[in-house]
Amino acid sequence: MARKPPQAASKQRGRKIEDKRSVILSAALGLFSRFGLHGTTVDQVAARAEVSKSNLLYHFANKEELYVSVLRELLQVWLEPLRGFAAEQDPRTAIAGYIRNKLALSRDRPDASRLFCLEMVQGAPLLRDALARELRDLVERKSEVIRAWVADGRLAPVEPHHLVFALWAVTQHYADFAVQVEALTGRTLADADFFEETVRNLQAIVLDGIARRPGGAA
Amino acid sequence: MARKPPQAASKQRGRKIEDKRSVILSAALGLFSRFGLHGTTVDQVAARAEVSKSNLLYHFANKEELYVSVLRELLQVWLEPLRGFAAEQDPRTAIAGYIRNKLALSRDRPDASRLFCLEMVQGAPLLRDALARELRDLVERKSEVIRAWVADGRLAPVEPHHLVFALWAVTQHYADFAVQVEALTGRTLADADFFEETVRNLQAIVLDGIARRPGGAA
DNA sequence: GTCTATAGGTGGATAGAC
DNA sequence: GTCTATCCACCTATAGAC
Repeated sequence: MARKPPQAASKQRGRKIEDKRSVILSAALGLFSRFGLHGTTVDQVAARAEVSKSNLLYHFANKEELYVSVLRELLQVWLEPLRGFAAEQDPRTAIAGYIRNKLALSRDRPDASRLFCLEMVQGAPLLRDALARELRDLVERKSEVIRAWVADGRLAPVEPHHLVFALWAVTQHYADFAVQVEALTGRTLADADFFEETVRNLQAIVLDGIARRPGGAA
Repeated sequence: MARKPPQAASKQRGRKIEDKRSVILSAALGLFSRFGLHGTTVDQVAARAEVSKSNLLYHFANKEELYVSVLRELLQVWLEPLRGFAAEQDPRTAIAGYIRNKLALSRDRPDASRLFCLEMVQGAPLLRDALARELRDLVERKSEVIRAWVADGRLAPVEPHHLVFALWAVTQHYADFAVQVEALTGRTLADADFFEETVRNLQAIVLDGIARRPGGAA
């Protein structure tokens, strides 16, 4: 699996091949994220990457290997923002920053978010192993950080997993359900005002909650 | 479009046909939600519904009509819980109840949530119109309710759209990303303890927020 | 209304020249 | 490494008997 074409002798040649592979990968991401694995044809990917179908199949043994290659890159992008959490930080700052970073990702790489979502909804047959290992380890380490914050009384008593899920869910929503967001608000994250409004609202909801007593602290 | 097979004269016969249609629809929902429109074959749906392929194609003119029929039913299920919101209610109770209802739906009808998600992620080519009409109207009406709560000082100043998105996102996450939730927690909403834990945590996060000052009110 | 058989089209993958 | 031509499996949809 994941066979690479035989490496050429010179570095320049290897470079060119990597360039072509990455052009194909990014064309594939765009299409897979919109139409899914089965809704996309190798022909379409080749056309978008401006290579012939048989040339594409020279660089990637078959369609599924191409798909898995795209997913592999994705997982890294996906995990990145969470790595930031550290117990020394002020939790309020850390979480506010996380929401902003993740929303920026939803704005700048919606394709990545959508493909990840598609794969997950369909049971992640090709990501199960990665989930069980890398993701699980990372989330466990960050859960410890959250538990420490709670123990210090700097955070309300919350199960770390549910907080992580909530943070993921509310931020990805703007990428994965962008069509719905736009249908209902008429705006997208590309609109700088809307982006800031979204950041503020999500930070306020998660950090301070929405319930108020009439006559209480506004 | 949406041609129904010629209605038979007797009521009993019409009843039988509706039964068969609904068996096919529910088989289709299960498969479409897992493998998508293009990842599912008519043969598979027919096998699961225990009818022959050509018989299925007697009741539904073609694969896409079947798919759209499934989606149409879905949208109603989807919209239901939101209808509950009314300005007379106590917002805290209304929102806590909404979270519980929506999570129960994620537990009991994960297929519906997943197919809706799949369709949305892929740009909802077949739901765009419905979104622009029904959903938009409903959300606008409920946004007014939320604005009234804010004006009364019973809710923190929040943009209604973002609150609605956040409520949707955090609750559906447990259906759409169930694989991930299970990989990370080892549990599912079918586990009654986990269900209650999830309800409590999400209600606490959204209603009261998670930020605390050390030494402040726990 | 339900079946069997099959037409007709699509798309993944390979062969083999250059 | 890249191309053209082609094979072959799969799948939707229809034809036509019962």
